[in-house]
Amino acid sequence: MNQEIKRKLTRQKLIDRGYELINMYGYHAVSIDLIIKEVGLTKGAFYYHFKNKHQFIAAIINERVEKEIHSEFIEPICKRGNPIFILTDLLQDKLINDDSLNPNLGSPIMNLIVTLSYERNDYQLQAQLREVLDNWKIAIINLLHRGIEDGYIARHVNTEPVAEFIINSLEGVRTLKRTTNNKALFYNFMEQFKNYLGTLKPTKEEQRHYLDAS
Amino acid sequence: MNQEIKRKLTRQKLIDRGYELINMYGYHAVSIDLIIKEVGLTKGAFYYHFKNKHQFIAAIINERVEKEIHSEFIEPICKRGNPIFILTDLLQDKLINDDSLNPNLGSPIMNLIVTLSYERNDYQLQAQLREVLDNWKIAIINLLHRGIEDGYIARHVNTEPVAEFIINSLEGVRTLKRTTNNKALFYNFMEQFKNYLGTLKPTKEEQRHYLDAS
DNA sequence: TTTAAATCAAACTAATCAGTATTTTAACCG
DNA sequence: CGGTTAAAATACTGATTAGTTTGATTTAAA
Repeated sequence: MNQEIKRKLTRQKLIDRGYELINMYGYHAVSIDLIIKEVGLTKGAFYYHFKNKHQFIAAIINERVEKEIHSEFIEPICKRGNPIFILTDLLQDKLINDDSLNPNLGSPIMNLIVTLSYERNDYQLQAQLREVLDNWKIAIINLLHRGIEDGYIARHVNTEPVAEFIINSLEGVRTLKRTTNNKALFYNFMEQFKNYLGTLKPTKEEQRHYLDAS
Repeated sequence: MNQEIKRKLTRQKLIDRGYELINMYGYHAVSIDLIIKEVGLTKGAFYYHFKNKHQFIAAIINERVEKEIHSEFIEPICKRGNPIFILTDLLQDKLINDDSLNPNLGSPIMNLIVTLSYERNDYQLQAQLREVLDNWKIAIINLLHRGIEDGYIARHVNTEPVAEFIINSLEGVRTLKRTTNNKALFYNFMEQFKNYLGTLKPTKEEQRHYLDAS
């Protein structure tokens, strides 16, 4: 096999399995020894690809977490349409229908925020996670702005706080799901989430105004 | 000093400082050596009071976390009045005015959920945390039921999902606050939280009906 | 074909971990 | 006072940790 391909494959195996394990047990509970044992490699391989554990987790955030958030939560809302339907459909998919999002592992971002923060005065990893969250937030803000343009969302809506609130509550329920197998937690969440999104609708008057203009 | 008082004091010192440290760095990042160093004790003292680290954290949940949730979030809402005002006032206090709730340490419950779960097939600690959360939920449900009786909350409101949603979003924003010093995160949260609580209000019709009856 | 670099293996280090065994100190009671 | 016991100190264990060193192949380029 081509050397470059082989190198990238080895590196990817370490990142993928490391990400899974850290998501399950948390950063400090997962040793490098465990990761290399699981992928059938040795210390030499690990420390050839990564300077240390800190840089390893930085790579995981950059190369896995960011892409996962992008494909799971950003890409699906980068379209036109009624933001209220787009958002409820997405969460319905992720929380109720889809099993690809393992419901008992909580939220990868939350898991990292909690197990990494305040570690060795290191704010770099925190900042990386904040950046992923901010990109997500911006995508929701843009969705809402398109929704305002198209008359689905009231003009007075403060888009940034709304975007933050959506992320807060979603990441909150995913994390709390770790304590229970009760699927009702997600069903109940969807119910209230829809109620909340209802507050973003334009008034009857505003809707009429929009229809007149178009 | 009385012997029994001294014993309880030592035990309490270990629990208090241990709780603080685990809240800051997480369960696995805090060693027993660190805790005893911080409180000026030795291994002998620690293992006299606690059988092992697992039982130590169980004691922390039972004796500190539960009491903290009770005094901070349950006791203040065990009263009559408009639940919408009671809840917004409480969160305004905890998130904006009060500094006793260290805003950069996130939520103690979330911190424990994430750093403890999936540990040694041990579901006991998870169950303990779930119990604390359930007690909190019940307190909110009761508050809402009193609010329905008194005409502050619409009769059709599904109290359990609402209570869960309040906890989800609050614990979510507290945890995400760990990534940033930006106080706006809490301000924005309060804004949207009030909007959400607005969905619980009775309709004009319902209100009139209540006033007629009383 | 030679040479240097890339990729990994294996064995190691020093530090740290949870937990134990033993001893010392201090408080209490007669 | 002296003896008893509870509370804590001390010194240790074996396992595990992140990280290092050294060396063996393999590959790509000259």
